[in-house]
Amino acid sequence: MPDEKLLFFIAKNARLHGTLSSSTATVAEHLGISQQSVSRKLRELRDKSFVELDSSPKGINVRLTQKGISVLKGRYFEMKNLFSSKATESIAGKVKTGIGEGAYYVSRPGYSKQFRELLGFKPFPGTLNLIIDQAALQSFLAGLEEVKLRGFKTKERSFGSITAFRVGVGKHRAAIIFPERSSHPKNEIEVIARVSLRAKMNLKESSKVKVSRC
Amino acid sequence: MPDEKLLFFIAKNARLHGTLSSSTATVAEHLGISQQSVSRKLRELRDKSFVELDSSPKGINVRLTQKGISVLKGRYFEMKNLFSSKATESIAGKVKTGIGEGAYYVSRPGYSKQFRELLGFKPFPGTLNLIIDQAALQSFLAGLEEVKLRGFKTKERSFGSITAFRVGVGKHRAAIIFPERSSHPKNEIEVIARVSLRAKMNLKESSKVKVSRC
DNA sequence: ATTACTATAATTCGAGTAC
DNA sequence: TGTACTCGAATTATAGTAA
Repeated sequence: MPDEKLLFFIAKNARLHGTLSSSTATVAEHLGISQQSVSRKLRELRDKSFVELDSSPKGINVRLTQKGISVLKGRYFEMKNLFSSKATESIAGKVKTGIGEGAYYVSRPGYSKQFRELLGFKPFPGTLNLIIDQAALQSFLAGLEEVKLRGFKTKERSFGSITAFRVGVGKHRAAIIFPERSSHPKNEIEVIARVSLRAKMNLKESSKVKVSRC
Repeated sequence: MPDEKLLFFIAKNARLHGTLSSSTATVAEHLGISQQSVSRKLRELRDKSFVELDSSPKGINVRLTQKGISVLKGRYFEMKNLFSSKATESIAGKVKTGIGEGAYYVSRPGYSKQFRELLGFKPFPGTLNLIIDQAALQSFLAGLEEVKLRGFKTKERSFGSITAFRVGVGKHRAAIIFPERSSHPKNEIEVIARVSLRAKMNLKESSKVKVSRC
């Protein structure tokens, strides 16, 4: 089986039905292998009818064949089956009034820019803490994309990376966040949103909250 | 980067959060590589924290770590982006009354068992032919799983393989079929269902039909 | 600029086998 | 039975270049 990394690279850059016009050296740079290897691997893909390839001293033009698309699609649906087949659509949690250490954390400038870019909102400086059944949480998160926020350092201290998952709470777009070094027990999650969910949804200790895919 | 094929095999067989109890020889057989290679690759995955591995003279127990799940998820969402982000939800076609060569084809026993198993219905012995815009069809099909029906031989002749896509037409489950050697022009598709769509939906030459994801 | 050939280097694989 | 080590074989990558 020819190189699937390269096949996938072509798919991403030629947009499935288009043509990738480039050079073997450029592709090589992106993949972190040599120009010669790209040249050879492309010819292998061509020989096995996964791509159509025009190469000349001016560069290369590559497009996926139906067979090439088919191979990638097969992989995609295998993975889809793994990640989203039995993923739950929503989970229920119970509000836990915490000391709100998240407030300070979440409003650090090093994070807030990333929140805006990656989640699409500037979070309200405070977190909603929920108690959630562990197993349910696991199968809920299984179907959600991981969003990684990089850690950073200030003069005073360093902040670890954060893993986030886009969700919906009521009508609000929100995110579950897992700071790299969280002090929370495993059945407790932190939720952030553009507004104070606690205030907007009139939540109190032990209120039930539904968290859904987004 | 350690072997992703093996990582994916573990994910499929350990079900993302479970444990795969097996032997290196068994896994090797499934992947078509040697026992020694599986042993080595597993230790590589363990060394890079993609899996937890217990091995003993009794066999192996492997489970994905969070990092391992994360890697696969990353791949999945990259592919999802490729295949389903801009895939269209439905397309419109115009009925073309054909000679109905599909009727005979579709009702051959060699296919009909496969239709039942893979599509979930025994097709009505006739096809609905639609004229469809080529580009729209392409982006519609991009998001749909390919279902492959094997070809077969009878004493008289041989029948080629068929590629099918599960769709919905009106309230009916249906499928677009592409026989391996189709005589149709590229902008014409054949649709099958459990019933006669033409009769049930009262379709005539040039009637408009909406075909949607299913 | 390019692609891609040739020859060598680096890596990966697996047969034999110890435990 | 197992896993996993050693080491030669097979494969894969790339530096140097021709075209």
